Amino acid sequence: MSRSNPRVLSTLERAGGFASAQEVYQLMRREGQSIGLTTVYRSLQSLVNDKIVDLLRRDDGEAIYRLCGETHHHHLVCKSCGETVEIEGGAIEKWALNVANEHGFREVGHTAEIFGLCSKC
Amino acid sequence: MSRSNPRVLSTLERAGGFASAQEVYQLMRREGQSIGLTTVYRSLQSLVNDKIVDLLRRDDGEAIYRLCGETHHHHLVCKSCGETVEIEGGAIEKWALNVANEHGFREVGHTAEIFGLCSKC
DNA sequence: ATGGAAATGAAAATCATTTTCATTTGTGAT
DNA sequence: ATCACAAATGAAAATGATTTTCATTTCCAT
Repeated sequence: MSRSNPRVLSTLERAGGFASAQEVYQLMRREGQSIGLTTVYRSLQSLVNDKIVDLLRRDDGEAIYRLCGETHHHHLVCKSCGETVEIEGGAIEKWALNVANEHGFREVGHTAEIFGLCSKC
Repeated sequence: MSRSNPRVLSTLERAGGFASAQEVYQLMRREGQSIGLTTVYRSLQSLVNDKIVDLLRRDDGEAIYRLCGETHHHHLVCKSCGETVEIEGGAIEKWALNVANEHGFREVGHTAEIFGLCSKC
């Protein structure tokens, strides 16, 4: 078993709390840090296991990792430049819970992301 | 541009309306049909473009294709057995559009899926 | 210092998906 | 039937994310 390398978490935070493994790796490399891609993957996996970060998927299936803070939120992402806005999802939480309850589902989670072109693109 | 090979759609239907590209290909091959993997992928893509099937993702990121009805909808998926319920998402559509507009985003799309344990699991 | 466990990372392996490209098939005009 | 050309096909190679392998290095506890 391997533990998470703390620099990986720190970099994910610095990246806005939202990035793919490849992006975290590139960022660390550009900053001159010495780290291997394997370690980045292992650290992110470990953070997911420890429920410190969430794992979700881009449209193309690539895994993206985001810090899960105290408040649950969603993202509005620009398809072109990648700009990301965090948004509150109170309405969605209720919707998800209601729908799940209606169908007898327990231990409910959900994903919801909005994509579009931002005003600059 | 290539059109969808009708045997691909027929196979997806026969598979319960829910399968990955690789699975559709394997199934056709086992049935003795002569078809290439490339054609399966192209056909499924084309069906997605034509909104005849939905594209969603397994936990591991693999694309799965699902026959869909006329109306835009979302899914409530059991984490354990994979049972899927189609749900209407009127509330979500409005939420996504509103949030996007507030931030000046155009050409808006969204994803929303609910996961949980169904009553049987 | 010493031995072993944990961490690391380069390189190879995996696997879904896409691209390339040469070939085949279908179709409409002559 | 024949010719010409567009669309469809699929084998093989390319791509790209992710995982595995494995030899090496780092850390501790003794």
